[in-house]
Amino acid sequence: MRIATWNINSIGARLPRLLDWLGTAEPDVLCLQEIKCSEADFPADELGRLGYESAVHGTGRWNGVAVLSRVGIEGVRRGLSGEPGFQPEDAMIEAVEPRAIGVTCNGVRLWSVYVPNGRTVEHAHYEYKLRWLGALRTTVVEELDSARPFAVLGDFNIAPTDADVWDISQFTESTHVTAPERDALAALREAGLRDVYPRALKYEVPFTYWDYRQLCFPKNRGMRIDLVYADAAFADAVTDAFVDREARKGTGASDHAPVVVELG
DNA sequence: ATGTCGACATATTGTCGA
Repeated sequence: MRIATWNINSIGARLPRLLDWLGTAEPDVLCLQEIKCSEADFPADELGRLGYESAVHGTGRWNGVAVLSRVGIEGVRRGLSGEPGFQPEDAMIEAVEPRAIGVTCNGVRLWSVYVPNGRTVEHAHYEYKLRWLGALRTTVVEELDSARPFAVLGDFNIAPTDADVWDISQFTESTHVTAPERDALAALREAGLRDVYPRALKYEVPFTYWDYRQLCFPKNRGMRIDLVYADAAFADAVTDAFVDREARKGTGASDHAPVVVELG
């Protein structure tokens, strides 16, 4: 069983490349993030013609997650237990955003997640990110069940170690590398999950994200922030894992590359 | 040069988010 995760940065803008990638990579399950569309606008029919069912949690302009599967989808859950919302400065109330969807595909329990970015360590979005990660841990603890393999896949917006960014000296005042963010990952590991570390295919570190700006991809100024956090049953079944950096090449690419995991 | 993208309202350019 082949399971992948990909921050697609708008499924509308990326649909031709997504259809092409599905045809060549042939994942059984694909977790998507930043679909940037509502469930009503999701291209379920075109994906269905390739044999994929869809489960979608999206509202429109920002965020949005989904799972595609050609091995069935059941037990769909939209949102985390106790999931916090975000309140922009000009808004009257905080709103819960579409950032997590849970599904069961062929007996494997999966969550596709898009962790809040955090923006800057001083920003309210950073506190939101940490609270959101707390709700993710709560949900993981609730759902962990030794009877079925389990994994959380997606854009965590956290580099687990200093080696997971292209130059740590460039991140002294930045989010994505702070101790509280990494503590949240450690809490997931303490709950029983492991970081499934992929092969890079090129260069040493398997970066998954390169900013569109400043020629970051050609210079390999990347970050490993798209992660597969799996329980023992899932992790022990992994026979291969890699970052498909080919999908980051050329015009019309997402700024993230897919992570592909093979289960034996 | 925050140098690239994507979505969308304020709409053929500006704004926000990443």
